[in-house]
Amino acid sequence: MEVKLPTFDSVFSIDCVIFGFDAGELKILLIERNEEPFKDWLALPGYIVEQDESIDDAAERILYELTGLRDLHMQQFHTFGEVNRHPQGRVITVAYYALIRINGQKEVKPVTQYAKKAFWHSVNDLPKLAFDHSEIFNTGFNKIRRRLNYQPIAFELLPEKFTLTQLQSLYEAILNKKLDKRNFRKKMLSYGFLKELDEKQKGVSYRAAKLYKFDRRKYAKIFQNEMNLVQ
Amino acid sequence: MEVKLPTFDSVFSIDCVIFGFDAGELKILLIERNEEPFKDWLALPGYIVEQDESIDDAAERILYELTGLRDLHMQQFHTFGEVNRHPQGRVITVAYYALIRINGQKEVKPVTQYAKKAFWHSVNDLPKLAFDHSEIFNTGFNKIRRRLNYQPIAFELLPEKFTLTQLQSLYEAILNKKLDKRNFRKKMLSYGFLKELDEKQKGVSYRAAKLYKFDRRKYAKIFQNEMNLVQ
DNA sequence: AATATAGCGTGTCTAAATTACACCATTAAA
DNA sequence: TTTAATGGTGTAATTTAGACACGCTATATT
Repeated sequence: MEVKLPTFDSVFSIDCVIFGFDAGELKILLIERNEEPFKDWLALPGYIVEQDESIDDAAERILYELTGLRDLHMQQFHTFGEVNRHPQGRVITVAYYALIRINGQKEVKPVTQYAKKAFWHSVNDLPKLAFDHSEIFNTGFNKIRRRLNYQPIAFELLPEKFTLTQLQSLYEAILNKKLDKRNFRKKMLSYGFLKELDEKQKGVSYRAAKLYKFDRRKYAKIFQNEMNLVQ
Repeated sequence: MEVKLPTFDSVFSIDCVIFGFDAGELKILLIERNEEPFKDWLALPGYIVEQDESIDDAAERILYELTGLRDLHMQQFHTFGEVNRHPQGRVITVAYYALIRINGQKEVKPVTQYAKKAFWHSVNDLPKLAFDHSEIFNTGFNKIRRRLNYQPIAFELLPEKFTLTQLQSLYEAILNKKLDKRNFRKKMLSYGFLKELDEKQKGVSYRAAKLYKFDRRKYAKIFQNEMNLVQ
């Protein structure tokens, strides 16, 4: 028997595509829904915008309530406004993305009852998601793939100190292709915004690699006139 | 005395930044408002989304009602959702842009009473616009400036047949800088998507230039794998 | 102590792309 | 026929991108 759900008028919602990088794999944050419609389905963390909050504020709040994550730097990337994207009524959703470091210790866990749980899932074998969330995810993934070329977003996914090999395997995960080690290093170092530290990797059973830091200040200086326009 | 306006709950709206190119100048389409708030102010063409239309459909309809223009290829570029961006209540607006040829003959003219008139205005000395429309315009202008580098959007602004000098001066208008003539031509022609016609410019009092066409089919072939990613 | 293992770190050559730069040719109008 | 305005063209120098392979070093194992 089909459940009859109430309907509602226009509402805005937010959906979040949160990328993390762990064990050489690119992941996104999903929730298991605890409400109709799509109860028990997997979905992007998302909910309804309140009357008295900006959409940027709403994105922060909603992500916190559904996953316990706070203070991410989220950016909107597209608004989805098909008439029938939500079965109960008109819902236009603004999609945001963020990239964060997954810390082994920090658990993701819903703060409200709206989600049963929150967890990381590899981007590679995603199941079908609730609503049009699969489409939202794809759009977001393409956005960051493109943005990787002209914005320093990769560093948000890595620990503060990282090796060049880690950086490269992250690029490979996002772009989904192999890169040449020597050329990759040459290029990254040539930008001049990586700071070589006096420290090395620890706890590996092979020659330890040098650690680097992303130097935000240098980056800003170098890329003030960033746009690589014609001529 | 201040007019007391009614308030309303959440609504979605659309605002359009429509670029045109005429007489060597980049222009956008503005309306003069005929309703409170901001009656008599200049604004971007924009209005409220209906319950039963997608936002893409709404953008088309609204632009038509306010300017008489139809069948443009509009693309959303950002959603503005500050709480107080509209004095009467919560309005979240999805901003769209389009680029079109301004045909001397084709007049722009509102179809509804919501706008007193519609007209083209140079992007260079825009007055302050209603609501946060100045900000919306700036965001949109930056978007197309960036998009010019990797999408063939310039050709939407030119007549079907154009000279290389016209193309160059359009680039210069959007990027707001001078380009080198020989290098510009070399580069544009090297892409291979410009079709040289057997025709020349007419009605000029100097040596007539060759006319070219943008060949959409060739472009599509060449730029299937367009992204210029790392390596 | 010797050896195996796994990933670290490095340089050169070639091809392609980008930039800087100046003058003669053509047309219409005066 | 002269003038005014824009059209159209090439080369050299520099920079950037891409292909490509091996010895080094830290640890673990025996």
